[in-house]
Amino acid sequence: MASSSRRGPYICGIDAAMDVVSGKWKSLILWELDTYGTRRFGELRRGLPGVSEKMLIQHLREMEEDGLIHREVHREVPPRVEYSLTEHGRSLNQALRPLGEWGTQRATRLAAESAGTPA
Amino acid sequence: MASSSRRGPYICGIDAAMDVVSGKWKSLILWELDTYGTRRFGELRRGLPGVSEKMLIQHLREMEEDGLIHREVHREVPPRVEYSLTEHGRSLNQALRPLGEWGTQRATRLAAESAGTPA
DNA sequence: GCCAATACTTACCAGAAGGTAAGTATTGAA
DNA sequence: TTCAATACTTACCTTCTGGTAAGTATTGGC
Repeated sequence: MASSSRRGPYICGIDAAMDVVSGKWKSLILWELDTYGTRRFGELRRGLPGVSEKMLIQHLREMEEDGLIHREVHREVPPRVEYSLTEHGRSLNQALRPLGEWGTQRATRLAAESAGTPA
Repeated sequence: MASSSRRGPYICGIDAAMDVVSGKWKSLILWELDTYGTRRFGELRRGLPGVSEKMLIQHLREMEEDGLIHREVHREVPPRVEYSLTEHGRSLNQALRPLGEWGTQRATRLAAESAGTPA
């Protein structure tokens, strides 16, 4: 999405926000960086069980291009690269909070329902 | 997604909310129904320029199954089917509002940037 | 008998998203 | 000389998402 079809003309604000946040791991990356402040590539990989290296950098690159995260390279051997949220990334996280709470309530409700109706 | 892989174990609230809202037209359907209260199938189709009939009912069915919308059939000829938001749908819309505002600001910023850097 | 209107339904297809696994580059330590 | 550690990079493949276009069902009007 990043360099290709994004930033297209948006129909509404949700549309514009989704363009930036859609991607299997992006909201989790946002959450990780918000929680830890700064994380190395390998730390993120270990923090997101199941993510492939390919998708992880692809998402990180897109989010950097979208101004959500900052990438800092320390020229050492072995290399060290640190990722952190920009101001835009932090504000996006704030904007996602109510949605996250809604989702948590939904998950709670689903759990209660499936507890009431066991398989 | 609806009857198949959804309602899976969620990693976080965002995850659970995204599961319900991801789909090319879902947030727009939410918006239409929130704006008009009640809409017929054909009205929704005309209100979402570019949507295919297949995706429209597919999304409507999934959202109904997820408890976001209510479907009411009037047994007439030609048939009349009316869709509206449930309480859950309305609360989801509320939860999406900050994200929509964030997206609107982002779109505004992008427009300003591209105006400052013309092709 | 045929067509119009409405709300779907189906089969088929293209493109996007994401996974797997192997390879690259650098340099200090063993 | 070979290996370890880190952060990617690449080729290839599978799965998912969404689009196109045609078909179905019902009944009143012409």
